[in-house]
Amino acid sequence: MSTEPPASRPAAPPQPAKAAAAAAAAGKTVKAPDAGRRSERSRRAILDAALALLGEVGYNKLTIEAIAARAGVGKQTIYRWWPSKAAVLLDASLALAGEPDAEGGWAGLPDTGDLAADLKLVLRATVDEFNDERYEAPARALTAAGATDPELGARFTERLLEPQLALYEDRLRTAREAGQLAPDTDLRLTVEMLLGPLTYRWLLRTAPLTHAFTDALVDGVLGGVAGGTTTGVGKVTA
Amino acid sequence: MSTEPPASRPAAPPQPAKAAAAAAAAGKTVKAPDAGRRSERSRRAILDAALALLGEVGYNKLTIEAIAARAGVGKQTIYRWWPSKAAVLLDASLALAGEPDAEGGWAGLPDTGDLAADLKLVLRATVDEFNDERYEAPARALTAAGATDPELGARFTERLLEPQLALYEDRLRTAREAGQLAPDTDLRLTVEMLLGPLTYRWLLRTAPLTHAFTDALVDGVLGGVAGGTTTGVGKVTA
DNA sequence: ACTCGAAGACGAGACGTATCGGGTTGGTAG
DNA sequence: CTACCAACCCGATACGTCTCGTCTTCGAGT
Repeated sequence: MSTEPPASRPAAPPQPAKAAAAAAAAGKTVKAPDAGRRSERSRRAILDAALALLGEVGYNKLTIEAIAARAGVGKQTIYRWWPSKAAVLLDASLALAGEPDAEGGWAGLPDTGDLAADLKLVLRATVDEFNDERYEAPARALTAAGATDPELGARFTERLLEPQLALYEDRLRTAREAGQLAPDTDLRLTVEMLLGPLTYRWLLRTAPLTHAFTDALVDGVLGGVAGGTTTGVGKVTA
Repeated sequence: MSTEPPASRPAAPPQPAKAAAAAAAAGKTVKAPDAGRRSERSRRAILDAALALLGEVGYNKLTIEAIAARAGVGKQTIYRWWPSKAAVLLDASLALAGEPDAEGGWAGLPDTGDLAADLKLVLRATVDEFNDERYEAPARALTAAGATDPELGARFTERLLEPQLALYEDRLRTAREAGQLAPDTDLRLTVEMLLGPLTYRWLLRTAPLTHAFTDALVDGVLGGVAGGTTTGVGKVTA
């Protein structure tokens, strides 16, 4: 992995991409590629090839060389712009999510005034997306990679996850202001109560993801599962 | 990362069920290692070395060769008994979880009669475990590997996860029978409502895992977040 | 004897880097 | 306006390294 620099350069030893931090620490400026000259065609070809190959061979067997070959680009063109296989997939997924795709470019969650119905609708759509082969492979790969690579995970969360969560929070805030949620409701917690179990079941495959599941989940989150003797918080619904 | 059996047919890899099936399909009889003669010392050494190295270099850079070297065994001794790096870690984690470890061998969740308090106690302990470096690396690695490799994920779920979930279900069943939960409560769903958000936040690092978080989570799950003008008992709206 | 274990040789394949020719761009001199 | 040139990205490929998973050899335990 760490190749020794041949030191053929008198004053400027070649810097590996990963050694950007080291080079910076050494006072050297890392030679950044000129994004203005970047080939959009190559970029798209790489992203498309990555997604296609991911679906064909799976994340583990996906190689940079295969992506380059499929995309008809040189390896260096990938290494120049992305630090890792996972980073390529992150951009590919961003392209997927960003594309206008039927139900794609969501500007916000539906708001009919009926919070439960709106949430069920959206979660049903999310389930369908999770069950869609087209999205499953990249989503699993990125989630798994992000779980073990904190830096990648941070970017994944920031660029893909948080925007989604924000939409939920917005809708929940509206509901809270309308008195449909307790005034002191923790919006972030509530969002995670909705998406957590969904993601849990999807990722760990403890049970199939169905609409019935998400419907029951919404009911459970909004209404709680406590029975007769309301234990602590007296927030019950009828 | 090697998750799929190499399609090379010459010398079939020994014992695992899938390899046996593949060999059977190819008309070959698999020479299964004699488990009776297996060296327990080597097995433990391999498991210990795997865990140690995982903590040192991380899952991605963990190699079979390094494990063998650290354990003082030959590579073949690993390949003979495990099909993949992840499988070794799964066994290592099972050894960890199975070991009597202070608070370890849980026979069941505490039952003081106060469901909320019991759950908070257990989830706090779970949070502490998630935040423990000793468990974090293997847990993340296995979860991530299981997410992309269905077969490994199935074994991971079956042997590590489900036993845990069963404990929660038992405790919730007791509560349901005591009338502390609605009679028609979906126990599995409830368990996932508790562990889903916890796992979600841990895996995706959307926010730090704290005791306050799990306390609020328990309250939210039991009481629900719906506010407003509701009367009557906590019953899920249909 | 028979098999497991330790050690390592081995070829395959992927990694990440370096470099070359080709093509495009942008600046400058005539 | 044209001609030239330097800089740069890009496709392609050679290169050395690393890890993989198998195979082979040799000893040791039963």
